[in-house]
Amino acid sequence: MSAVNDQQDIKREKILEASYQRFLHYGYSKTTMNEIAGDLSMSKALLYYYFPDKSELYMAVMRKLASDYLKQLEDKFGHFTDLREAFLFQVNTHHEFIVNNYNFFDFFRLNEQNLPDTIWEIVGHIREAEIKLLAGAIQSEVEKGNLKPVANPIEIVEVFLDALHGIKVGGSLSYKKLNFPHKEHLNEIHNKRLLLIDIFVKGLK
Amino acid sequence: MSAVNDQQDIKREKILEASYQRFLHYGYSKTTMNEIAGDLSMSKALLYYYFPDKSELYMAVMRKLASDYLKQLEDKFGHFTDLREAFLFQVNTHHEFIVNNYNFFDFFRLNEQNLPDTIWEIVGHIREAEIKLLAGAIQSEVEKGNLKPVANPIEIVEVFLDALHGIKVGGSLSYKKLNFPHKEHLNEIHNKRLLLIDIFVKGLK
DNA sequence: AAATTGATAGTTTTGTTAAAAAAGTCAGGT
DNA sequence: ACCTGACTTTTTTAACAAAACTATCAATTT
Repeated sequence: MSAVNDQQDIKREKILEASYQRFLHYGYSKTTMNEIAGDLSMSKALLYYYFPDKSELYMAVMRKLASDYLKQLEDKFGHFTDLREAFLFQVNTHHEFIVNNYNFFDFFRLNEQNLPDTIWEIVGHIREAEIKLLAGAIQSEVEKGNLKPVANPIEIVEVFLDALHGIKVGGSLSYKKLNFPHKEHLNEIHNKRLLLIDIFVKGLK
Repeated sequence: MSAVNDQQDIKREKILEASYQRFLHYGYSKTTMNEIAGDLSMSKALLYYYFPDKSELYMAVMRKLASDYLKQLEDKFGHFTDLREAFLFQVNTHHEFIVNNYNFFDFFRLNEQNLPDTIWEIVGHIREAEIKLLAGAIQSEVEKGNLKPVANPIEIVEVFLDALHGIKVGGSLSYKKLNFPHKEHLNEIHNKRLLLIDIFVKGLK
C-alpha cells in the first residue's frame, strides 16, 4: 500500500515539475491542461485524477515553491551574529526567489486584483512565517543585549516588511505604479532595500 | 485686457470647482461633460472653449489640488525643530490630503495600470517637491549638528517615501494587495506610518 | 481496485456587430 | 472674444455566436 502511494507521489511530483516549467515559461493563462498532459505524454483526464482543477494545480506548485523558500530561511535563522545579518539574509533570499521564479508570477500581474483566496492564504502563510522568523531574530538580539527591549517585535517586523515591499524603482519619470516590478528593475530595488536595512537596523539599536 | 483675462480666469476657476465636485462625488468615468456644463448652466461646447478635453480638465483640477497640497507643506518647512517633526508633518498632511479627496482618485483605482502620462508627470512633480523638502530638512539638521553627515540625503528620502508608500493594512488574512488602499484602512495605515517614522528617524540620528 | 483514456458536456474567452452614450467639433450668433 | 445648438466621431455597452479551454465520466487497461 505504501508502495502504491509512493508511485502516486512520484507521479504527482512529475506533474508538479512539468506544470512548474510550463507556468514558469508561459505564465498561468497561456498554459493549458492539454499542454501539460502532452509534456508528460499522458491524457488530460489523468491530470484531473491527480489534481482537482487547474487552479489547485497551480497552487500546489506554488506551495512547493513557498515551502522551499521558507526552508531556506528557516535553515539559517537562529545562527546570525547580529540583526543586520538576519535582515540581509531575508532580503537576499527573497530577491533570489523572485528573480528565479519571475515568470511564474505572471498570474499575479495579470489578475492583479481579485486573485483567488487560496493565493492569499499562501502569501499570508509566507508572510506569517517571515514575521515569526524576523521577530524571533529581534527577540534574540534583545536577549543577547545587543538591542534595547522592544514593546512589540511583530509590529516592527510588519512595518519592516511593508516598507521593503514599498520600495519601487524611482526617478519620478519612470515612477509608474506597478504592483509587480519589472524584471529589469529588480536589482535597483534590491539595492535600495539594502539601504533601507541599514537605516532600519541602526534605528532599532 | 487684464480685466478680460481676470474674467476668463474667474470662469476657469468656476469650471474647475464644479468639475472637482463632480469628480469627487462620482469619479472620473461616471462624470460627463454634459453634467459639468449643466451644473454651471453653460453649454458643453463652452467647456471645450476653456479646456481642450476632459482628461486635461481632470488634470487641471488635480494640478490645483497638488499645488494646494504642496503649498501646505512648503509654508511649514524650514520651521521645524527636529527631523521627526518634519517627517511627521509630511505624513500627516499627506494623510489628510488623501482622506479629503479620496473619491477623486477613483480614476487611479479604476485604470490602475496604464494611466495617461500626464498623471505621472503630476505625481512625479509632487514626489520631487516632497523629496526636495525632506532632503532639505535632513540637510538642515546635519548643519545644525543634530544629525551626523549623510552621503546622499535624496537617496534616503526616496527610500523613506517608498517605505511609507509600502505600508499596507496587515493581518495576513486581509493582506490582499491593492494599490490604492480602502478608505476604512487609511487610519490603520497612518498609524503604522507613524511607527515607521520613529524607527527611521532614530536610525538616522 | 487503481490507473488511464477518448469522447463529451459545460464554461470562459474571443471576436462581431449594432445600438446607445458620451466625447469632441464647428458654423454661426451675440 | 464669448457662447450655443446641431452635428460628427469615438467610446462604451449589450447581445450573441464561434472558438478554446476546463472539467467530467463511462468505458478500458493494468
